[in-house]
Amino acid sequence: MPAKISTLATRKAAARRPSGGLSPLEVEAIDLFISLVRLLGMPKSVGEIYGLLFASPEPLALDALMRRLHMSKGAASQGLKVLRSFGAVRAVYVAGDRRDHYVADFELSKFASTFIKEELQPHLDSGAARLERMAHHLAKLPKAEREAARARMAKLQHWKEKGQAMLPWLLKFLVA
Amino acid sequence: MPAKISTLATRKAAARRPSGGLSPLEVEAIDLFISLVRLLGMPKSVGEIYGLLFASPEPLALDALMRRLHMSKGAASQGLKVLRSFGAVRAVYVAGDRRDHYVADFELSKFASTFIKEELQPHLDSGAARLERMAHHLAKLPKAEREAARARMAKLQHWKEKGQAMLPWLLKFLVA
DNA sequence: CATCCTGTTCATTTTTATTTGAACATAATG
DNA sequence: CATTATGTTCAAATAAAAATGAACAGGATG
Repeated sequence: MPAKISTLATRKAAARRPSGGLSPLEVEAIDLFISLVRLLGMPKSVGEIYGLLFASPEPLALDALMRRLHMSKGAASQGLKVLRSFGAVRAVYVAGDRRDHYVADFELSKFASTFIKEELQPHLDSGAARLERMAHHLAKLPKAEREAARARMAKLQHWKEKGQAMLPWLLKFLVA
Repeated sequence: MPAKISTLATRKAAARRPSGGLSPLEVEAIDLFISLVRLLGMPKSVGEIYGLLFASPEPLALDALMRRLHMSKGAASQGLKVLRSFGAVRAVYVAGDRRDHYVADFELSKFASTFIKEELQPHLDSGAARLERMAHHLAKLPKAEREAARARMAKLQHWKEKGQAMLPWLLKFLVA
């Protein structure tokens, strides 16, 4: 087995947490990203993993995440899967080590655009489909109620258009 | 007890759902708002209530919501509380009826600004506080790691500023 | 003022989301 | 090619969120 290649600094840093403890800086970063992913409706473990990778100067493998975050192998594997799928994290090659090592990708743009495309857009699309069905039901309504209902539907239509107009703009803002 | 005052149309509409069933239009509206509130991390019941009120031509009281949505009194009460707190719903007076009757407020602006102020802003604030703590920890880091850590922190700082810059704009966009 | 009507609160139950851990697949190693 | 290391998947366990319903508070009503 070839010797592990590492800098003096990273060896020292690793040696400082022999039993996988977290530095105060790492704890803060993890907390920060936990609240961010919760805001986006993702499991806490995803935030923990990204937070630790974000704070870590060296790439980390799955077993390091497990050990340092007290997390099962399954959770770490699934969390990494999500983060990969969003482009928030990527694997880097580490010479002489079979394991996959991950680093946090600092460019939020990919993350934001994937999130919008996969999470927000589908909602808007299904909303649009629903509006069409509603227009259809509307026609069959007794005319006493039809007018009031039509006014409400127009409101919904307006909101939908506003949402659709905002997404691309929001995306550009985040990416910039 | 004074006679209930109602229009011919609303009496007819009410008569059409004697056992509290929902029209197809109402079902679509409810589904739409369920997915919206879920997106914002709120319980489904909140979406059900708003959806039904949105679709309903007449104001509805708590017991009507319970009956038509098959929802417990507690859930209806709490859902209305949330909706009131966001300004998404308001009570209207109905002559000769002791119960509180609610209508959906169609102006999303209040809702959006309350949501941003109560849900998003606190996250940004706690994030800012965390950044300060992190800067403090940074100073105590051995200098071998300090530079890499500082670069990461600068990235976070940048994101925070971007987020803070976006909120007011987003708000204006939604309100317009 | 006793009773009824309406709505709120909160301990308990139910439902849903997340995590665990063991079984499995795959690939590297000797 | 047997063994070991690594990572994934998924059924079961656990934790978290939401709904229920009974107890309660307050106000109207007769």
